Amino acid sequence: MDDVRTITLQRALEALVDPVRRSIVTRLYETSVDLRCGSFDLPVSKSTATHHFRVLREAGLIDQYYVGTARMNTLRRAEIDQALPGLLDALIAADQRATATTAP
Amino acid sequence: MDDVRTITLQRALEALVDPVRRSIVTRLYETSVDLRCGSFDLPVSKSTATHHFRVLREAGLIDQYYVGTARMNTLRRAEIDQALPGLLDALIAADQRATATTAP
DNA sequence: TCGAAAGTACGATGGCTGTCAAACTTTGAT
DNA sequence: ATCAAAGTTTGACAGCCATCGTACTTTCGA
Repeated sequence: MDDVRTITLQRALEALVDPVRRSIVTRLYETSVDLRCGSFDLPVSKSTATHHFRVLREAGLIDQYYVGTARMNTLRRAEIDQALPGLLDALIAADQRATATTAP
Repeated sequence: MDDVRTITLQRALEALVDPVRRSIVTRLYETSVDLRCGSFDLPVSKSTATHHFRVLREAGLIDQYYVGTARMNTLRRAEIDQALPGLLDALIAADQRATATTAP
């Protein structure tokens, strides 16, 4: 497991159905910059956060690499768009609107 | 619960992450015609099928109505497109390609 | 060198959900 | 009138998954 080459719809949806993971992807999408795991301010414990990042990585949606003790996260935007054209954009847009109305 | 008016991203994703339910939606999308529950040839029992149709209805993705003993299903395409622009099209396209390569 | 910071690993656990069988209802055809 | 067909309802169950705490590793700074 960890086959980052093949992004499948099923695994992408399983990853993106979770609100925490979706917030990670949305944030990466918005900033267009690699971000440390710790910079996400997630409403879960560190171990749970690690779990979420792993699921995203195994779904092929992000890449990860270390900088010191910090683990950086990259959204694999081009690969996602190639495997699932239009899906990420639509999903992010919907998520942004949902989040905007939920958390003022 | 059954609030078909409000289509939310979260509930839509929860509904569409299941392959059986996604196949239902894809079929409705392809045929552009209302279809009986029984016409879907799903790989699950009747009671499970009922469950899946209910989840789709409660997520606001389909409408249902009776014709005799047959229960007809309508894809709420316009409403979905309004609530989640572009999402359904991208998802269906990806699902069709995935299904095409999976089931020859 | 020592300690704090950043994550990871590992169980354990609770809740959700997809699944089924069986019994039931309703409708239409014979 | 009867019977089959189409779904629903209910209850039960198994598996998965998000979650946590704790212990651990590694790295950097003081």
